[in-house]
Amino acid sequence: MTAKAPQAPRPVPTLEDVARLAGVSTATVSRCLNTPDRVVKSTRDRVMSAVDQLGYAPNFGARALAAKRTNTIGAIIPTMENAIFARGLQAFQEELGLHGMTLLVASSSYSEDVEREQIRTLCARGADALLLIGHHRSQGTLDFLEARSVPVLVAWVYDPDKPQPSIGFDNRAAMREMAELVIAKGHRRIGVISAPCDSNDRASERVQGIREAMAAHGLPADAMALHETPYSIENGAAAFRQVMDCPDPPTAVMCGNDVLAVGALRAARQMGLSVPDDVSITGFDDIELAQLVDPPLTTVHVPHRDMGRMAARLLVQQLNGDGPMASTRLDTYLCDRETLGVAPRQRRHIAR
Amino acid sequence: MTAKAPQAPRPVPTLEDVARLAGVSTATVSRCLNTPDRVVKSTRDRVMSAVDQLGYAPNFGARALAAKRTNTIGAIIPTMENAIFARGLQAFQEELGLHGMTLLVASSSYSEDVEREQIRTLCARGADALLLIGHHRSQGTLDFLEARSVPVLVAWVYDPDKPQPSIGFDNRAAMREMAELVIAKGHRRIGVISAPCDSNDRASERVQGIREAMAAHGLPADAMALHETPYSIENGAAAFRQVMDCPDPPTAVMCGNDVLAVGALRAARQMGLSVPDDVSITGFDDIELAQLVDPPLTTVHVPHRDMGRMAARLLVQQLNGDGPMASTRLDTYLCDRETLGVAPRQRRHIAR
DNA sequence: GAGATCAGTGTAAGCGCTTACACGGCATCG
DNA sequence: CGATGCCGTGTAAGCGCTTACACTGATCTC
Repeated sequence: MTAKAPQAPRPVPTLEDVARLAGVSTATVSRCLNTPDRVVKSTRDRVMSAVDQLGYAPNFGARALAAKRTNTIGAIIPTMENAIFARGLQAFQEELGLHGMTLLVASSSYSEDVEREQIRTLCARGADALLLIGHHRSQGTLDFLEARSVPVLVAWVYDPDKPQPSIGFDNRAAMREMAELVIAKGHRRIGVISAPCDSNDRASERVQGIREAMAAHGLPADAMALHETPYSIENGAAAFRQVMDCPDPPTAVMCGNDVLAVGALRAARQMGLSVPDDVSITGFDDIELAQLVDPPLTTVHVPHRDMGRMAARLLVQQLNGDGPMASTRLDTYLCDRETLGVAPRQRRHIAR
Repeated sequence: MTAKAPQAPRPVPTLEDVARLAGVSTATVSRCLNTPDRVVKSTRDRVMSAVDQLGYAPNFGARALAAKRTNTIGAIIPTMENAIFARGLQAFQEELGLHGMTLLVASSSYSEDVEREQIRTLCARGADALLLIGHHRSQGTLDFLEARSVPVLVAWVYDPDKPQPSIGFDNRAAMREMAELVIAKGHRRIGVISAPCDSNDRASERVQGIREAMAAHGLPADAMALHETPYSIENGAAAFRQVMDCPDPPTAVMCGNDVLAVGALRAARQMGLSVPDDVSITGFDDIELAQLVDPPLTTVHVPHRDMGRMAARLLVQQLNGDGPMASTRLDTYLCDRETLGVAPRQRRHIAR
């Protein structure tokens, strides 16, 4: 019974439709939407009710085209799969929202090429600024960014020496601290499971941190058994089996992040190894999962939420013209839970 | 030493710049980008090298404005926080990518109002179609959608009777099946921890499924202790404590999803209850976490990836003009792992 | 060999919006 | 009371792109 045109392919309403219905010019409608206080209330009310009546929503593309600003910030993270970036991004988005900005997220699958494409896409979509993870990036990409002069903030790392501002933490120092603790517990042969280090500066810095700690304690470089594998629980489990499959297996396995560590933990259980009695395992990130596994994971806590929030603030400031962004360093700390124990007697050595 | 203008605020290159540099018209450049085979190779090469040289990326807004198509599909999910929607969305995105489409994601925080806003935003950004979760939606929103005549596909539910096409599974039947199993194991007092049921048809359907199973077995309605709380591990734990805090606590607690169930599991352990010996716990979704907790969670497996993939296909077909989308039903199945056991003797009753 | 056809390219009209500028009306001021 | 300024609004010029249409030669057809 509703009065409805049978096949009305009613085109989406435009500013002009609203203007006509409200009996004003398009300029006035535009002002009602963007700077309401420059329009007298009576007019504004008329316009707004026309907007509602028509179900009008401004065309974003047209708006961006005319205004040369989108109030949109793009972020490209390596992956959405595991929760590593979720919390930080969530906080980032929340803070952006507070300032009337929108977030556009893309993921690069840890691929440099995909990332370059995503950067182009986000720029094409008019992102006013970009949040990227890590510094590793081809010269071509950097040139592109510079050519378009898009403000870029690099997150999840802190390196004040790079030309681009960054917000994050010192991956190397954080992992070194963990390695110090591992060594202090008596471990001498250390397995390391990391994401592939080339094109991932966070991964390589973390491994480097372990190397430094070992060197500082006079441990030979070959006391470290390094396996690289993409972040996933499955991969972590597989890598753990490989790391342990040798005549003289490590007594502690340090993982480049919690996802790998949880995989290692699971593999250890399946192999009948007790953690931390037979082997110690450490993670990095302190994602929610770290507390849920049994035993709870010893890991490095990263202030993801703070990082996201501050990243948003830096970017917003920059866009408001408050000068360039300054690299900012956040602190991490060790979460010494239950997967790191003192090194077991070196049974095999004794048995020989 | 690099020859670089000192303060060159070089504006971003446009189609026209490319055309000028390549010595052709803007139409030709546009064609090179969109329909390369309609341009002779020699011209095309010239244009493409101009594109590279300038670091040109087409302005998406302008393109959408002129072409009236964005090759973008919008999706609004209730939350990105927990992994419930991640896997399905990932598959959705992958499949869309195969067809040259881009995904734009927004999250509504389970709020109807926020969702309405996000719908407007995505439409404004020119989404060619929308993927929404669940059918519950205000009339105003439905009107808006109809006014703009955006194709909408509803996911995570299956209900062929609704006007809008859906792809998903029968939440009620799936949960009923689980409840049947719980009852078959001898449980008579059943706790239920669900997300708030109003404005969440998946949650309410699942609860309804339990009711049906109980009724079918002659269990009185008050044998079910229902607690509603937003999805989170913490909330699941808190709700579990409440559900169990009564003179005659349930012997099984069925949770509306795995996140709540994991929380319940943790609370149970903290309370010194053994699962499933003292109390059984079930989940829903079969997210990765379900297998990681100890003991592994008995839950309902949902084919998230299939759902995402098929959703993308349906949408792409529709956009290619292959007729309207047909509601599609996917199957779920029980994952009877280790948190569901036979009902313990009803100690309190005996003790009385 | 004249006319039809077609491939490759250019011309130009918008797409829906913002905003500089112009304009009229009204309060303010010396 | 005329000059001044401001406020609320309208006019119209683009923003960067796509695409219908027009045009030009070359190729074909009979």
